[in-house]
Amino acid sequence: MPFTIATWNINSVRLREPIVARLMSEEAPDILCLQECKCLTEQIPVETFEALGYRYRVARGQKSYNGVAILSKLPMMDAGGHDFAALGHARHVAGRLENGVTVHNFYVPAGGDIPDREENEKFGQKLDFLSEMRDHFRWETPDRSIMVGDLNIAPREDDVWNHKALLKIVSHTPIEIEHLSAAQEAGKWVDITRQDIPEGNLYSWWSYRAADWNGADKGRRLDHIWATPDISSAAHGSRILRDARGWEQPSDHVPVLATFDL
DNA sequence: ATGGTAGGTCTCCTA
Repeated sequence: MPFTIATWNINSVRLREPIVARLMSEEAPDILCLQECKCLTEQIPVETFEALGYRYRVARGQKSYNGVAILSKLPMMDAGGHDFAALGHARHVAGRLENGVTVHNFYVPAGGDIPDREENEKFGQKLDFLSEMRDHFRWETPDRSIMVGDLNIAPREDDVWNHKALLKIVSHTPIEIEHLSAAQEAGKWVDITRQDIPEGNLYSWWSYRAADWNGADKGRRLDHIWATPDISSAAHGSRILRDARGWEQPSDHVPVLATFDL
């Protein structure tokens, strides 16, 4: 049975309840993974989402910061959440579908502005978080699994608007990309978005600070959908909803979608 | 090289 999964850093699920509902109405992904909900679990406006058919959810919330949720039209069980790097942050939650597929939803730390763990504690925490992701997937090789989220790293040269200009900018430094690759290789994860769209520049985030995000187009692909090899060949039809960056009171991230025939 | 915007909260932190 084919199903579509979407991931979206929503930057306050309460403020952006109307555009979450818009995505649910217009695109109707079977599963919607949100990051940066920025509220306690019980403050997520679930009534609106339930009325649109999203009756199942697993979430890890936190006051003001972080927070991840998986909203699903398909029955889904809570498959846990892990505090990677022991930060005490709500940055991971997992759900299991009736077809045995496990869905991981991650919000990797942004890492601050200075790409040096001596000068900037947050950068070290980001690298440590990625190392623990690697260890987690090395310890138990995942199968029939999909991993999505705001990974806060644009790994490829064509995942940023200017590769050379961003080499020392957090989100595109070689050491971050090495750490992300190690986590990807440990789980044998396939980058589904790039499997479907192998060529050309792709972005899922444009800064709020740009005067003209669309015209300048200084984007980065920070949001990802990965899958294990046993189901990666079932994936097709990946899309990045660039238009959502222009919706009313937008997030700085846009939804990334993929369909799986399983 | 710099500063630009946004959200949550309670005076500034994080992105």
